[in-house]
Amino acid sequence: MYTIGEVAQLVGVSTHTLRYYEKENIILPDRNEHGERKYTESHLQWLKFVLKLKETQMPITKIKEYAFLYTEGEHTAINRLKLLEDHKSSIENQLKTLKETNK
Amino acid sequence: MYTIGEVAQLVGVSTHTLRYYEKENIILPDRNEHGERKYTESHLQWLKFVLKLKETQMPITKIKEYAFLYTEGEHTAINRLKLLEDHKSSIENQLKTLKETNK
DNA sequence: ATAGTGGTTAGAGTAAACTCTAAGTCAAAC
DNA sequence: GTTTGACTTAGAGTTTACTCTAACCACTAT
Repeated sequence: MYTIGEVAQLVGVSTHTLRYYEKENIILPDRNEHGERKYTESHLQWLKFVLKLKETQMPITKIKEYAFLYTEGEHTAINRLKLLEDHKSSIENQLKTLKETNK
Repeated sequence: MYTIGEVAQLVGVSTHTLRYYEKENIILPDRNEHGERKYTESHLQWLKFVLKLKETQMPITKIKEYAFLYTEGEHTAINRLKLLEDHKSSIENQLKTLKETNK
């Protein structure tokens, strides 16, 4: 179990951002008896995944969609895959456009 | 020779945007005796190129750099190519990250 | 007892890239 | 003779994804 400060340090984001992600329903940690956020190992993995998606310039709205589907369970796996595939296509198209422009 | 309104229609941007691009030194049209903007065929080609770069999510600052180099002449060709290549790499890296994440 | 970390709400600030409005002028076209 | 489209400066508004400050409370450790 990690506190908000620990998670912030571990992954290199601010506590502000973590609270913001919670507000945006992207990462919803547990709370302890004092109402303090507690992040499990799985929250941490999920956060790292989210940050990877961010690195690929996936907009937060898309990430939120993905997060929502994820909370919905296994039966959304196909939809989630589609989201990733669509994003991949959009990046590939950018590359294609650039290569054409570059001629 | 095209007026600002004609260019806007032809390429699908607003006159606001064209004036903004001018302010940002991205596209500098000629002026007629009345001080009105006049875009030549080459301005139009250049604008289309800029919009292609935009499609690939190249930030305006990079596009401005490219535009500046372009006005500098042929001897900047290598620099310009590098700018495009760097951008290409960054897109390719996004794709790579996504593919790794997607595992 | 005070520093440090955690919590809250509410709201201001930032950067990018526009996007638009205001308020006024001027010339061409119908 | 008025509508249309051009011009100007100056500044406000929009979206995204944070980023930070204020102001105040609670708990733990030194």
